[in-house]
Amino acid sequence: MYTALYNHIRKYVAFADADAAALEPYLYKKEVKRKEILLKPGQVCKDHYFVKKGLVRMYLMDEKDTEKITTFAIENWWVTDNDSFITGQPTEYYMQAIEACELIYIKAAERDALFKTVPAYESYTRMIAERALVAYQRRVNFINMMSDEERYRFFVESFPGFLQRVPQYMLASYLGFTPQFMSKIRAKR
Amino acid sequence: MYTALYNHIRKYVAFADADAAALEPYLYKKEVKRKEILLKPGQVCKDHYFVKKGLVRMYLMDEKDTEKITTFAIENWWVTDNDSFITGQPTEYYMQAIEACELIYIKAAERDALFKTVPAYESYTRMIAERALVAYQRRVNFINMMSDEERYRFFVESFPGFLQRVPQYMLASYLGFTPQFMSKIRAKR
DNA sequence: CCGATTTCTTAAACTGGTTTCATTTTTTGA
DNA sequence: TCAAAAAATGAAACCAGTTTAAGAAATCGG
Repeated sequence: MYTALYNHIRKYVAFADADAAALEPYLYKKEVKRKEILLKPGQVCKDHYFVKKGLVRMYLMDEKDTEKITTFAIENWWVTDNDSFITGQPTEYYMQAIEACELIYIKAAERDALFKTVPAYESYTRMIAERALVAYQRRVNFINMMSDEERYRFFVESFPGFLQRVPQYMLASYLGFTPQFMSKIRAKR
Repeated sequence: MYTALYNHIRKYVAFADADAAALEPYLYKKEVKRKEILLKPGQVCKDHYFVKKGLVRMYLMDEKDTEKITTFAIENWWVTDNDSFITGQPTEYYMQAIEACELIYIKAAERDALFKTVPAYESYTRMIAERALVAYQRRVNFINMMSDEERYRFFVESFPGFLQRVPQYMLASYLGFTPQFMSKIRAKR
């Protein structure tokens, strides 16, 4: 049932069947439909989701009611509002399934007990956090070093399959510009 | 000698004197002068630095030889090129002391042994990584939601003391605009 | 399979921030 | 303490990306 997650964990740490058995009571499942909302502003983000199947996004609404997408999560990625999940403060984010999803998740309230019971899981969590940190660092680099147009072309070349899964206007939002500007760029070549 | 670090660790995890004794063989000290370079592109970032005293920045050079500052680290912050430190790939960053610094650091090569010897230190490292993640998330939020001018005013109001420690052009670089634009804004009010 | 909704495109006027170049002010270290 | 270097300012021309508004194309769900 949770083998997708166990396989992922085993890429990072030694994880015996006994560890899996100890972990299982802390794991939960959720299936969501296309467009279903998993979190909205004002709520506390109590779960950390592992995407077994599907595609999730997180976004903010700005003062002009425009969506600003900050995160996409596909298969084998973890997604949460780290801020709310860790501090317990209410979130400012929406989290929504773009495609129908199968999710595995753990609960914030049970995290300390889980780490105590399965230390290998804490090592894994540390490594996942560090890997997310590297991703954020690369992203700030990316924003600093490239113009909007360069970022678009780089993204499309680096992740060609991704464009098939999200509408263009969402990619525009994620990359930080308008759909109109994206059309302008695309018309060029 | 390392009490500043121990005090910081104790804000996050239970950390007995025995833990401190076990940790100490893995800790190193470094004193650097104002403007001294700690890391430059092409090198592998082998250390994770804790700023006991002073102020460090990380920056990139763009194709026009302009500095793009990505990180400032002050007292009680950890700083490293996470990407290079974790993957062992050569860095693209410069790391430089803005003020004379007293640093404490650990070595990438000894990290696994350290985590094994002092598990509480791994928990602490996880929490530090998660906290850095929250900082990055807030920063992407910040970039998404505010114009350059708004970001400047927000930053100056939120961290008034910081302006005394870094030249304005460095803050401009960190916030993603030119010194000229900063002068323009400042002249307004 | 078709009407409703969502997504994509085009175009013109506009603006926030850059570039270039020159000058002034401040800081530094010998 | 003073010359040299570093940092800050100013102004004008410019440009990358936005805004507004409208129509066309694609997709979805009943």
